[in-house]
Amino acid sequence: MLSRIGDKWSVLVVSYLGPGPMRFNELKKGIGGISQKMLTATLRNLERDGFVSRTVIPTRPVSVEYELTQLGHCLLVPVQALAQWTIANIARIDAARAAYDARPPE
Amino acid sequence: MLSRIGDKWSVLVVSYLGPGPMRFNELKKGIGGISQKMLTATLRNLERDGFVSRTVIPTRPVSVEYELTQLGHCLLVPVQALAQWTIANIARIDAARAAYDARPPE
DNA sequence: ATCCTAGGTTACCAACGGAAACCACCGGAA
DNA sequence: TTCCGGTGGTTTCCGTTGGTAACCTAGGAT
Repeated sequence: MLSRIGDKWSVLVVSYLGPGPMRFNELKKGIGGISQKMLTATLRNLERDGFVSRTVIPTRPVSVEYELTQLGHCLLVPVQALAQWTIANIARIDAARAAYDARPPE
Repeated sequence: MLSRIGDKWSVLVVSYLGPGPMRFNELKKGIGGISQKMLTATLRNLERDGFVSRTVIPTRPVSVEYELTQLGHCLLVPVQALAQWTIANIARIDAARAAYDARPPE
């Protein structure tokens, strides 16, 4: 169960959808490191678990909008806490990592 | 960067180490679904990133104790928030999943 | 007719993770 | 002595996952 929530792409997608609905290619461009395949798979799973809703909009080239559901917004709270913690502590992690890598290889 | 924190085993290990130090096999038994290989790898990475400390205790069969560092305890806060959210909302996720799976295959 | 864009799906392949075997150390039992 | 058990790992093999890139569908513009 934690495996779905602990999935790195899911966390990122939920974070990106926090401010408001986004289209498929917006997400893809915004997240940056994700492959199209994984983005579709991640969105399918998030939809299945009730975190996001998928809406097909009949524009000229059909566009698809993804949006957090109520449950998704609710999940966003702890997820953003984690994301903000990470941002606030990257420097400390990098420092620890550098110290670890630089220590004598016993 | 989120990839290390978003890793499901890391989240679990940090949660288990929350209350206090644990030995290798205690962790393995407690977590339950983890392979020995992944537990060692996860602990190495957590140690490298400064979240846990590794202490070899010279008992009769040498035992190894893992403990959260100050940074690890700090990370524990948002991680536990996420874990508790999950526990509190498993039912809703399961319901959404059942509804998704049961819906007409269009 | 052909191309382009949006959103996917598929084929192929490299890398990751799990299971289980093996290893090193040490003390005690046979 | 030799064997066994219990620590904390490492290695080998193999199945699954994820990335890359090509292809697909449908509508509009050129």
